[in-house]
Amino acid sequence: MGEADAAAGVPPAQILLARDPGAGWTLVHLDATGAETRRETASEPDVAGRVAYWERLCAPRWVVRSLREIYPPLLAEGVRLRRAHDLLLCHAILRDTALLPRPLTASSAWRRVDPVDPAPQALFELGSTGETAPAGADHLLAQWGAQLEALSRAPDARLDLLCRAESTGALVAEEMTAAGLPWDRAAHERILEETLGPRPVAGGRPVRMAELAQRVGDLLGDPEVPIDSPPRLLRALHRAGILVESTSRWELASEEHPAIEPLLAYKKLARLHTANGWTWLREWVREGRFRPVYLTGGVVTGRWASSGGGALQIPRGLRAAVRADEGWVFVLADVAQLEPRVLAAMSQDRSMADAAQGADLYEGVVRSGAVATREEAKYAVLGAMYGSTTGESGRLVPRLRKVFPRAMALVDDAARIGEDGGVVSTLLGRSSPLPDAGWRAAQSRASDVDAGGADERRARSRARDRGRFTRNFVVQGTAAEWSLLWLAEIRHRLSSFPAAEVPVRASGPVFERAAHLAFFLHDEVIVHCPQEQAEEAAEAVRAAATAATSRLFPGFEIEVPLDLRIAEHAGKGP
DNA sequence: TCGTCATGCGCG
DNA sequence: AAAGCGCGCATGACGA
Repeated sequence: MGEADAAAGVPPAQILLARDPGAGWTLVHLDATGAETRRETASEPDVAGRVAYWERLCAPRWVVRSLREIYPPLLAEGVRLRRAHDLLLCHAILRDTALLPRPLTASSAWRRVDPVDPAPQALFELGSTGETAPAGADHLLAQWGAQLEALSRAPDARLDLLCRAESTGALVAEEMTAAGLPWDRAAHERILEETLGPRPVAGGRPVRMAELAQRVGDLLGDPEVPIDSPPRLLRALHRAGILVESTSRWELASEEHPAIEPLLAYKKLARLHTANGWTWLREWVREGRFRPVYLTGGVVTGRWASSGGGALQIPRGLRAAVRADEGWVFVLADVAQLEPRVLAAMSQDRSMADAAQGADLYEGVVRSGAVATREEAKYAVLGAMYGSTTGESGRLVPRLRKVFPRAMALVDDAARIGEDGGVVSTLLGRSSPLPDAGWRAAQSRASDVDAGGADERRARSRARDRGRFTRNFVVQGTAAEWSLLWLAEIRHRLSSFPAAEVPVRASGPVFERAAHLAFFLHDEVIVHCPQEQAEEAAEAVRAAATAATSRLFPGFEIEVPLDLRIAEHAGKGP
């Protein structure tokens, strides 16, 4: 086979790529209607080459079982896919969606199991993703057919958009893992030494921590204070007359004792040392890159989770260690108050959308007259989305009902449905899971004739818990959809950027030599690009946000402003 | 000594 | 013990 392929007929619109039960691979060519036009096989060493060939020729939609399984080895061979459909991710969406009266039939073979071993996968080796593995092209074809059939019954294009966005997100995720986040080991070590003191030899306690532990011991009159064990520390605090109920920071902060200040300082340093200290650096940073594994669809709401190195919890104070390559810069962008803006738009609440005009939604809420100060606006809005009923926040929420009735009705309805054991959905149709057996058991126990007050209280409490979950699900999940669209639009725009004149690392992936996405965290992105492309990349990120907004909320005016800057590192200062 | 659970804290 | 959502991870406690 070769160039004659192109002449042999119409290029395939889609190619289903399946690992055979034996050793090889099958490429099933499909036309735009989904009909099979041709089938070819490829041996393990040839498959990347065949994929690259067809990708170059006609950029088909690659239909695969799981991009997390097949894309990393392709990227390692320098093969980048433009479009794909991830059957595993879309199975979960189409199986659970409440937008279809008759959703996709669930199949245990397509149930996704969380990875147990985040170790890098060997080339095309199965198993390390921890997922069950239905074999063969025909099995995949049957599932693809079922998913297309389900999509064809959808009342509108939203589910199709969601499946496309989810799949493109999976492409982005693997590309970002392959590229990695540029990480300056020396800068990280400087931060550690400035805060903790010199790197301790033989795994001892860093000097600054040791000094603080000593001071805490002296001030408590307990030189051997077990500072690292919360239960024992709690008893030690009690012996010293500090009658707290836990050792958490918030409770300690309200105490007057002189030992509190060094204790809190110790906890801060201990956190840095254990979570992102020298051990972390050695384990997670290789060749100037931190490579998080993104688990797309890893959260029920559609947010991404991550595995390894606490990728989504990099402390703000450490972001100065995120440094662009020589001659390159970052475009750093995050959305200001994404979730309330999404709520305003999805509920078509014109008054809330008006309050969202400008860079600060909370100031807009103050202007609306609902509350007096920005701080109150923040508590009220967060309380509305999270379901506060008590305290300052709970007190302020009712004021929003008067000013933003549609937005509040949307979240209040979602909460009520959740309390009743029902299912809620995001704007594009990702639906919440049904209550589990324990929840249902608690509810039915409470309605028994001989149910006690404790049973009823427990059932009410669990019902309200679930109400807060579904209340937040619709907002968090739709915000995640906005972010997926944003990512996809950024990727699309960056794909036409020229490669840099001088490769960053000759051995690196192809796309890493051009402007590329390097990090994503719910509502923020980092693009890594040659310095001379920075303005253009920034414009791409802005234009992508505008495009995401109009695709998700067609016909509804809502501002989704970005905080965007171009810098050589991701830290706050210069 | 192993696996599981609870705690506490980092991120949005 | 943060009020109110979603996560991951290191640690110590505890039961087997």
